[in-house]
Amino acid sequence: MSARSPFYITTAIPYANGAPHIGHAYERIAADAIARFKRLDSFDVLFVTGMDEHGQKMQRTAAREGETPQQLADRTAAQFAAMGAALFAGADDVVRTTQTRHHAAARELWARMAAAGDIYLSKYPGWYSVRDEAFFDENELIEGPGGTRLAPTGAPVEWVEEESYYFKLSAYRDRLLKLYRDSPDFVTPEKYRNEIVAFVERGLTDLSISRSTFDWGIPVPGDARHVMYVWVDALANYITATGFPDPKALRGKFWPASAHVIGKDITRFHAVYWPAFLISAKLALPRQIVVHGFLFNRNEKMSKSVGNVIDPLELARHYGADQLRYFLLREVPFGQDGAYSHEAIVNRINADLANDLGNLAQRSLSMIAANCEGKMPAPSHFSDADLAILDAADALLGKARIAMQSFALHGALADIWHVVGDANRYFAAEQPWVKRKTDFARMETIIYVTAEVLRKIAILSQPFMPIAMAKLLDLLQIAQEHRDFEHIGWKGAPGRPLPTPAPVFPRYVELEETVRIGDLAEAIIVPGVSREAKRAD
RNA sequence: AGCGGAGUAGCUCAGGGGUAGAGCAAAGGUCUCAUAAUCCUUGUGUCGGGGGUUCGAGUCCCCCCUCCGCUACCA
Repeated sequence: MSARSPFYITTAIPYANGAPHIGHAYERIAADAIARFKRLDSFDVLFVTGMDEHGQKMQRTAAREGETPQQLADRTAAQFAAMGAALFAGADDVVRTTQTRHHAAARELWARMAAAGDIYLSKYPGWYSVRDEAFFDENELIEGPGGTRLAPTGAPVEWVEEESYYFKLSAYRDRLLKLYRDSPDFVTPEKYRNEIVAFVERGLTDLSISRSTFDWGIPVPGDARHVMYVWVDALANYITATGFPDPKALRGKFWPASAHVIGKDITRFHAVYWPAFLISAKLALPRQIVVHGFLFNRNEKMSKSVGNVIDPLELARHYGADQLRYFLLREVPFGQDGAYSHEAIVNRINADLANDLGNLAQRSLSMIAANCEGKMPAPSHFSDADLAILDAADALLGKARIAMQSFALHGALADIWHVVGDANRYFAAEQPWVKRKTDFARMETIIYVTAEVLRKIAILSQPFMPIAMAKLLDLLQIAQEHRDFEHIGWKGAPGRPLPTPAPVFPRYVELEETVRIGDLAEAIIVPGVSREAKRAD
């Protein structure tokens, strides 16, 4: 028996400056689905997220809220933890940049880059506001009276040069280009790889990596006047999680990471700065930077009928966590931008989940309850139609692996749901409710085949909808140890007793009341799903 | 401006020389095992515009139009 291969996947680390939004939820769900898929596929998985809790904005926001930066960080970290729990996308570890272990890792990374001769002290020029005690970008400035430049706060700014440590990024142009050449999928999708290559080809300038105008950060080794600027600090959290720099850390085997899942806005930091830092520090490079797009709410009707539910927790509560996960992962081609709307979510819930999969399970399992004494029937002779649908289901694991290999989560779901459609056609064509009266053994075979297809579909869909698929597998009485991909070819034991089936995915029913109420809180608290569930009792 | 994507059925998109496709939405019908579900049937596409190569072009070449992305210190 060979040891299971390690697979280390991360999300980006959100800035602890504000509450989670749907973009955070999307990234967490996607990374969680990939992690779950790999885990079910016998990989030794480490799934890590984190919090970026340093920086001037943290200090400012905390001051405005009348709390310390650490209190603000704690508060925000709790919100993200709640989000992870609500989405069933909790990570194995959350690396917070204020943690001691992270300070140790970041300082060691810095020390190694310095030892490599890649860090030097120079001046960082910029527009500085004395009143705000802050630097501002050229494009952040506003025009004041007489054409003078002002900070966004209206404070006057002056051109000053701040002492700063620099990283010799300019020296890494060719090594980075070689990386992109040797590992063409280091940055994926290709669109973002091309942008990065073009960017690096234009040439790189050195990178300012410390600040001395604020102190909420990790002190620079050997120069406590400076704290690390965001780049080294935040990116280092990925190696912190593996126990770096302890050479005997149990998680050491997880570095280099298999995949850093990030939003398209921070591609450069992960695809350019991060590998350059690692090369400098003589550490192994992550296997892939996986870039996803943004989500936009393209439909104002959403707020009309449901309330303005853009808080991911409210979305999960309203539609169901699994339903939200399915929608986001199925509707948006992973890597591209996507749109979400109430109509689109309801459509996916009702068409794909309730009508196609949920109803297929309910109608077939109901026949077992009604006609087979609640026990899984045994098949007799398999017809060509039986074998065709079983083959289609058996082919899914291979297809899903291929899709997931290129992070086409939507593609994996599309493949699976194609078989869901086939299974519905199969069931309708074979008419087990007619065979019940004419050929009972044939009916038993049809139901057995359908249940087998459902089992395979449920196993493969677990990464995307963990709770609902667990329910379905419970209905099929598949033991926990038989739910991973290794056992997808395992045939459930005929004759096993099954519980009375209950719908796995209720239909989403629009409530007239929600539209009329107009009060957001009321609309969210009385969602259609719970009413539908009550009605089903 | 430079570089790079994209423009195909109402919507989202697939197809990269040989009689225009899928899913959803819409309309009609069937069945009754099932969650007012399933299943069957149905469509007008100037395939962004124009020109060219070819027996034949969403598919290759040229020009144009429109939209989008990237062109460094934003966490």
